[in-house]
Order: sequence, then structure tokens, then C-alpha cells
Amino acid sequence: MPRITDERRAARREQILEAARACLQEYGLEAVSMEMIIARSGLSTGAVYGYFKGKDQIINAVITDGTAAMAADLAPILTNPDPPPPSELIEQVLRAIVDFGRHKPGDIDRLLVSLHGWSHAQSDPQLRAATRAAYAGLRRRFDDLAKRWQAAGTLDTTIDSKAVAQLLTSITLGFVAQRALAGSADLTAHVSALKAIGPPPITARTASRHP
Amino acid sequence: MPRITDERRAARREQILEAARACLQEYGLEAVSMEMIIARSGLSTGAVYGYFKGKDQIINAVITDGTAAMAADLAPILTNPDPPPPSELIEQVLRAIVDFGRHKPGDIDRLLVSLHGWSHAQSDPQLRAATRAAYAGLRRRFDDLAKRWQAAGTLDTTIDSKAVAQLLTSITLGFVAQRALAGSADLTAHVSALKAIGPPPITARTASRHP
Amino acid sequence: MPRITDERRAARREQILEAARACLQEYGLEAVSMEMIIARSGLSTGAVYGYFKGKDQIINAVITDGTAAMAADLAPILTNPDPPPPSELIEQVLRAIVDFGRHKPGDIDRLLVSLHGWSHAQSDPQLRAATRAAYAGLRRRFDDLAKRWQAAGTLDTTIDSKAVAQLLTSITLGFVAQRALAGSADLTAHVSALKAIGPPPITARTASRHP
Amino acid sequence: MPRITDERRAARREQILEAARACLQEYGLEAVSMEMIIARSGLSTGAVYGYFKGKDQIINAVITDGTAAMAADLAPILTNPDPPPPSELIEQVLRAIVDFGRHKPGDIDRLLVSLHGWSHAQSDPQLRAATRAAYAGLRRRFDDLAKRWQAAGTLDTTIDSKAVAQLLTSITLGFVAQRALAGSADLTAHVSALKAIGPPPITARTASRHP
DNA sequence: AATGAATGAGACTTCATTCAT
DNA sequence: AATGAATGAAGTCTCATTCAT
Repeated sequence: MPRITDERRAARREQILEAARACLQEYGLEAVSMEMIIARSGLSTGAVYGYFKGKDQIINAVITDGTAAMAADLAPILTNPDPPPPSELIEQVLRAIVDFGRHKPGDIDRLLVSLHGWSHAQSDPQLRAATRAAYAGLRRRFDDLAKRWQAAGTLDTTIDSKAVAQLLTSITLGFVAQRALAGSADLTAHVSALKAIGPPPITARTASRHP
Repeated sequence: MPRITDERRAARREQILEAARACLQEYGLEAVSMEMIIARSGLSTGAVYGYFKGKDQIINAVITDGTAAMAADLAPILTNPDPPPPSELIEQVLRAIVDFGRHKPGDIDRLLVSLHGWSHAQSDPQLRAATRAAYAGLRRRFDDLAKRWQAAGTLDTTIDSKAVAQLLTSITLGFVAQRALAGSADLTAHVSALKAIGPPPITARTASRHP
Repeated sequence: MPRITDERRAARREQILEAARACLQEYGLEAVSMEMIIARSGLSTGAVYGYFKGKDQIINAVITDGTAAMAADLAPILTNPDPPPPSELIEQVLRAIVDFGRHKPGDIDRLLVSLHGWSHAQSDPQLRAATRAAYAGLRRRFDDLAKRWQAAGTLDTTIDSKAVAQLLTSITLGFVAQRALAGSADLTAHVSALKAIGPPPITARTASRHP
Repeated sequence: MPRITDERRAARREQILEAARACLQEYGLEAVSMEMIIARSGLSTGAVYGYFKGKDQIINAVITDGTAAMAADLAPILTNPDPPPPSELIEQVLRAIVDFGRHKPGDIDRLLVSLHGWSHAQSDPQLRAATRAAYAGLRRRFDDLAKRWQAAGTLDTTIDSKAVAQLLTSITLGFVAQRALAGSADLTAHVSALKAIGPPPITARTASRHP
């Protein structure tokens, strides 16, 4: 018989996570303190501890939720039963990632939280497991996609679909990293480069085919 | 006139950084403490503070040195005046990265330190600048490479070399991330997938060329 | 005009004290928290505060009630107008104490709460006064008893009745302490020892000296 | 190669314990805080934590040391190979206890710390074991003593020496408790009462034996 | 130059109590 | 009268850094 509705409870929880997210982005993994999170959340110390058992739980929730949210945004694209050809699909994926980063107005890039998660997951065993599961899941979805491409004749059937999945996973993760580290990464650049770079030089190939 | 030789000083410095590196890998960015680093270095508290001004300086040195060391390992490959075709070059790059990770025997993957660096660089302005410069440098080297490929006819000249540089940067960074996050990433898979995925279906292209 | 009957109020009050007693026994003076007491009482936070002004009041009530209950159990024995000789009376007293400890079925020894009271009374001035009054009362009753023994010829009239009262008080309190601290204390052992120890065995000795 | 001598270290440790003892006496088990102990010790927070792992360790050390010190003061009396008769020995024991309480000039009665220990030992398992061992040890020494009395003909040989040990333990502990709880307890009163109370009235006894 | 004990600001968390519903 | 979410003061402890020796 909760005095507070589940809805309100969930809203408060999100309020705390939102504050934690902002602090994580602004101060970094090492420097976030409960004091900061509490102050920004607008709640009292005790209230925050009523929603989360401790700092670790908050940080992990921020990271886990972030990973889950990104996976949810990518899901419709990756599970498309009739996917567009690779370069077009990558365009959709990277665009979703850019959009994911900008999700909340007035916020800094949500992708930066992901990078903190990548670091934090190295040490916290529980988070490590969750992270590994999430990214292995992403790779599996790319694998399924590759198989659909092969079935549709869009992709060479001699290539291992798992190999394609790994490459696409790297491009996706690398795009995130590059935006954070180099300061920018252009999605159309990635798409056009992918079109150009892949194949062995065409002329040579054509020549060898029409000797 | 220093009481101890420069050589000895440098050795001590490296001893401290090595300890910090190990602790960073083992405990993560949040949990490393000076106490740990000092204990593992085998030096006294005071001695460590004789070599570094504080914890931040040590952590930043570990990260900066790591980034620099990886850049140094990649340099001969990326500055090759007569580079092999893209997929072969990527193979060399990824192989260098794998080797970089294993550098010290008995150690855990040195690449994990990089991920901590990616996180830490978001907050520390000085490190952020250094990191950005380093990864922008990587991208520039890929750009130069792309230009050499175009000059040699190995790459379509209509594509912007900067776009290619971005894609290759993403693949490189993404490979690192994927190894850490998904637990594995196979370099030959990346290479073979790159060969297969890139181009739009050849037959279509060929057809349009021979109407 | 109270909304609930006095009877119900008293029952609720006892319910809270019972919970506090159990928590005190289980967790000790330092570790008991209102949260524990409230949880075990089955009432809500607000309800508990409707019966007691705060934690101190509850703890003090538990201790004071405990002391009073023990005094009440001892009263009929100590105020017996025609008391049995000392060793027999001590037997009755110690038996009453053992019984007092076991009062509630399923509970741990109620005497343990007494020890917490002894400690707590050192610091809380109000409790200190109440405790001192209670144990001074016990001593006074033993004194009255000694006078009755002297009047009845059961006790040497040259001895100060107050001195006897002090000794009997020590034995009583010490019996409680020993049960708690050494883990056991046997009442018949106390009685038989008391018979044997007091005087040098006069008759036997005298007899053996003048055969 | 300690920079600080063992002697100095021990002195600092004792300085902390002394502060804790004083705080325990003044504020009681529930109310002592590290802040108090630290302030009174004259050391810094960090320094105190360099000597003790935490509050529990300090409190337990105070209590354990107190029990041990009292046992040490009683040892020569209890292990006397040619002990005086019971009432005289009890006099020595109680006198040692009174002296123990006054040990440090300017201090409050050290016995009060014992009472806090009795309470605390109920909850802390480690302390409980130590306390039980200590008081069981006391009882064993009284037992040995009783056997020596029996061998010397000072004590009825038909009585179980263990029973005598229990009684003497109760008197000893009860004397401590009574001093704390009733505010006073006179050692000579105990001794004279013990002489008077133990046996059934001698005249009656003698009379009944020689009708 | 070297040592490591000491410092103390500040981190995290608990918990007795209040008060809007 | 009853509820239990919220409050925030106060507690325990850590850890980067300093400095007397």
C-alpha cells in the first residue's frame, strides 16, 4: 500500500539518474560525488538513499540504463527483416547513435556516459558482465543481419557472417569513440568511405574477369 | 649537479608508471589509490612525490605515455611511403594494436589502460587536449595515407581522403573497444569482412559501366 | 475522548516495548535502531512515535520496566514477614531471578536486558537516578529482612543488618552477571556454597581440637 | 625500519585508549563517537586510524584491556599457594577491585568501563568470547583456591569446590555491579556479613548436635 | 635525497525524527 | 489517528599530500 504512486517513484528514480548522468558527464567517473548528485537531483540525502543503496548502484544504473537505451534505439534498425544494403544500414545505425547522443535538450552528449561505462566495466565485475552481454548482443544482431543480407543476395555468401558482424560492431563503437576523442565524426563520411574502400581496386578486378 | 644520475631517475620514473599502469588495470580509474601505486612501486611515499607532483600527474602520464607508445608502434605502418592496399594496411594496423596490448609479458592487456584514458580525458582538460591531439594526429596520418593511395591509383580519387581517414580511425578505435567490451575481436575477421562489405554489388556497377 | 480504548493503547505500548526488548537482546545497546524496533513491532513509524516521544524514551522504558518487573517478582519473597533462614531465602531469590529470565517463552534471557540497563544507566542521568533508586530499594529490603532475621534469632544480632544487605545484594547482582558473562551460574551451587563458606566450621574444628 | 620507536608507538596507542576510556565513562557506550575520542586523544583523525582499524577495535581494546588489567591485579591474590581463609581472601579480592577502580588519579572509576563491557559483550561475538573466557578464568582460579582450602582443612571437603567458586565469583562481580548501580558497596561490610551469614546459627547447630 | 608517520578535508552513509497526505 | 516518504545532522572512515627526522 504505497503512499507514493509507482509512477511518482519511477519519476524520482529517473530524476536521480538524470542528475547522476549530468554529473558524470561534467566531472567524470573519478570526481563524481554523492554530494554533487544529491545537490543536482534536488532531493535530500536520505531520499536518494531510499531509491538507491549507494553510489555504486547509481553509477551502474546510469551506465546500464544508457547501454540499454542505446540498444533499444538500435533495435528496430538491426532487426529489420528486410534490411537495406550494408552502407545504407550503417548510415541508419550511425544516425541513430548521433540522435541518441543528443536525446535530451540542453544536455551534453549522452555518448560520453558510454565511454565512462567502458572504463568502469573493466573493474566492476557485475557491470563487466552486463556490458559484455550487451555488446555481445549487438554483435549477434549484426550477425543475424549479415545472414539476412546473404539470404537476400546483398552480401557475398562466402564470407563468414560473424566476421561482418565484428567489423560493423567496430565501426559502430569506433564512431562513438571517435566523436568523443577526436571531437567529431561525420556519419556521411563513414558511409561514403565504406562504399569506396572495401573492394579490391575495381579496374584490376574487372580486368582479371575479362582477360 | 643531481645526486643521482639521470639514467637512474628515468628508471625510477618508469618503475612508478609501471606500478600505476598495473594498478589502473587491476582496480580501475576510480579505485586506484596512491597507496596502491606506492606499495607496488616499491618506493617510499616521499620518493614517489619526488618524481611526480601528485596522483593526477601520474595517471595522466600513464595515459599519455600509453597513447604515445601506441602511436609510435603505428607510425612506421602509417607513414609507409608506398603503402599496401587498404585491407592489407588495416591488417597491419590491427596486428600492431594486438601486439601493443600484449607488450609486457605477464601483464594484462595494455589496451585496457587506453579505455580508462578515453574516460578520464572527458574530464581533465589538459588530458583532453593531449588526447584529442593524439587521435586527431592518427586521423591525419590516415588522411595522408589515403592521399598516397589515391596518388597510386589504389583508391577512388573521387572520395574525400578525410572521409576514408575517419572510417579507418573508427575501425581502429572500435577494434580496441570491441576487444575490451565484447571480450574478443579477430583481426582477420575484420580484414575479410572489409573486403566483402565495402562495395555496392559489383555486377550492378559493372553493368552500369558497360551499358 | 480517545478514539481507541485505553486497553488497546496499553496493548500497543507493550507491543512496542516487547519489540524493543527483543531488539536490545539481539543487537545490543549500540546497534538497536528505531527502524528495527518499528519493523519488529509491526506498527508504522508514525504510530510508534504516537506512543513514545523518541528512542531514548523507549529504551529507558524497557530498562525501567525490566527492573520494576524483577523487583515485583522478588517483592513477595523479600517482604515475607516470617522469612526462612538466609540460605533458604537466597535460594528463593535466585530461583525467582532464573524464572524472571525465562519469563517469555521463545525469548532469550530477559536478564540480558538488565545488563544493558546497567551500562546505559551510567550515562543517562534520569535512568541513572531510577536505577539507583531501584537497587537501593532492593538493598533496603534485604536490610529489613536481616532485621527480621535478627528479631527471630536466625541471625547474629551483633552484625550490622546493612552489611548483610550489601552482601546479599552483591550475591543477587553477581548471580545475574555471572549467568550472562560466564554463561552459567547454578543456584543450588550458590546455596550450598553459602552454607559451607561463611564461618570457619566451628563445631567440627572445636571438636577435633578437644577430643 | 620504523621511523618511530616501538616504545613511542605503544605510548600513542595507550594515549588513544586512555581517551576512549575517558569518553566511554563520560558519555556511555551508545554516545561515544570517534570525534570525541580523537579530540581527547590530541591526535588527528588519520593518526588514530593508523593505530586502530576502526571504532569497534578501539572499544573492544578498551574493554579487553580493562578485563585483563583487573585479572592481572587479582592474579597474585588468587594464585597464592597458601591462601588465607575465605573471608580474609575475599577482603583482599574486594580491596584489589576497589583499588583497580581508582587506579588513575583524576579519573572516574575504571570499574564503570567494566559494566559497559558486560553490556557490549552480549552483542559482539568476538568480545563475547573473550569476556566469557576471562570470567570463566576467574571462576577457575576460585575453584583452584577452594581446593587448596580443602587440602589445608580450611574448607569443608564435602562441598563441591566449583560451587564455592561460583559463589565467590558472584560476590566479586556483584560487588562491582553494586558499586556502580547503588552508588556504593563497602568491602568490610561484605566481609563481616560473610562471616555472619554463611552457616546456620552456630548455637542452634551445636545445640541440635548435643541434645 | 629519502622516509613514512601524521594530517585533515571531504567522501559515503545512517538513522532519529517530522509532516504532508 | 495513521502512514511512510522525506529530511539532514551527524557519524565513520579514506586517502592525497606534507614535513620533521
